[in-house]
Amino acid sequence: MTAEIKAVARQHLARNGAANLSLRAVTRDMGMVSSAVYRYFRNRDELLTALILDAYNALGDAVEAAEASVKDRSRLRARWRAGTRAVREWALANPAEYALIYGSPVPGYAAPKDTVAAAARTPALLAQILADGYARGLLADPADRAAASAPGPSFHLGEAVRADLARTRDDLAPGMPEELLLLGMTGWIQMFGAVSLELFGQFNNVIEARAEFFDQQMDLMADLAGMPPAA
Amino acid sequence: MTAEIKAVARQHLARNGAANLSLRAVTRDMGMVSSAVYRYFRNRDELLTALILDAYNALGDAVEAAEASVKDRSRLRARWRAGTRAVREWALANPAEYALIYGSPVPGYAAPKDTVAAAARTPALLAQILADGYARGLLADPADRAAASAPGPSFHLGEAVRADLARTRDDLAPGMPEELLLLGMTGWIQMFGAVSLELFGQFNNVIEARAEFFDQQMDLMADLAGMPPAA
DNA sequence: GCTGCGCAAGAGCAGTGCTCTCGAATGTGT
DNA sequence: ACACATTCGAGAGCACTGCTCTTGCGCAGC
Repeated sequence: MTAEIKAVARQHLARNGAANLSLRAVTRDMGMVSSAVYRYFRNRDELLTALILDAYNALGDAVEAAEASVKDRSRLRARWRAGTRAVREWALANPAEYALIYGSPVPGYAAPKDTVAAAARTPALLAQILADGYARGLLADPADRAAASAPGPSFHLGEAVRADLARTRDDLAPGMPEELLLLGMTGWIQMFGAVSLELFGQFNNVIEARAEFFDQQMDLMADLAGMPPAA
Repeated sequence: MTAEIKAVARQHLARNGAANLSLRAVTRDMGMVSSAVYRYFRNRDELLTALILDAYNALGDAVEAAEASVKDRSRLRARWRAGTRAVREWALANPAEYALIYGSPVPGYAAPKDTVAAAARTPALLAQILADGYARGLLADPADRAAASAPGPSFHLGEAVRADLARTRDDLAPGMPEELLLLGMTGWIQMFGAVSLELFGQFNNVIEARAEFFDQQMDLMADLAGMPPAA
């Protein structure tokens, strides 16, 4: 029952956006009366929270499946590209749900615990690619690269940021250098920035070759992390 | 009169968010009756559009002022940092207005012409910093850097993206190499990605030293564009 | 003094989230 | 088999929303 409500709500979401999601309209579509929905969801926010959780998990599923489809696990760049592309493609296919999770939150809304775990799936996977590459010896420690003045950025990390990175590293991918995790976060930010700006209309009249542009940006992030060129 | 309505609406916006902005509540605060507001705005969307336009211009003003405060125009990195910091600080000071312009748009809403011009102010300024640096001989053509295998990314630009970049370059900063503009856009995306993720709660429990982290990311973008280190 | 006009007030319509009560169905224990 | 409890949807109703339409007040120009 709750599943059917959510399914109809998702259709309305895609058509009218989160702001205009009406419980009455949803129940009307199901041949029910509006008050019946309160048996299953305490209020509208609770329905939205359920949809948010589902959206995070749908995105996580799509990204993990795409990344896992790269059989040769040593092809880091292919894994990176598959994962990041999957994010963009899922977002384009489900713009309302993407907006729900990465758009402006309602003020006063606090995400429940289980949503943060679901939300972490996508960035965790990206970090995992880099951590795995490092463990396999395919990626150098960026700090060493900088010391050898090889191509790459220099790092002036403050202590507070280094502590944040260390804590996240221990959660996500123990053993990974902090600087490498930082470059992963840079790629994560770039990816969501690019998808959000595209989806929210900021690329209009500027970038038209959007898929190509996105791939180029993600390649640049792979360069930055020191991934070897694609075979 | 329209100015007073917008001012009260901005307060409500900050308190309740765009989704819950109520014309009746605004007019009630002004001691008016709800129907009176329709003399000044055709409907709620038109009020929101006016607020959006104001927000873009307020952000543009803040960023331009901050960047212009760097007197020595040859200090590219200082200009870059001042401009990008101003974006983040304006966003933190005006989260609801930031969400209004860079958050999820209402489906079916098409931005009027004058808003796109206002929206372009901030990215145009960032591009201007790079274009000016190139004109002053402080920034190399990234394609030349790559050819000389100096630190920096490699470029595999497709024709369609190159055409987009060329068109934007001619609009914004004639004479600038396309690859340099591309790096500027990378920084632009990174900046709005970082601000949006922070403001929309995705950094919770991950990055706590947010100002420092943001500066570090923006420095990394400056490195990428080949800006000389700060004095 | 009369006439327009700008402006706000008020009533009213259709829609919303949400609460409460009531009645019908569906088990469950004896 | 009967009485009970629980579950669930229906319906009415409250306070709120955006928006329209009509009415009437007050101030300018002729």
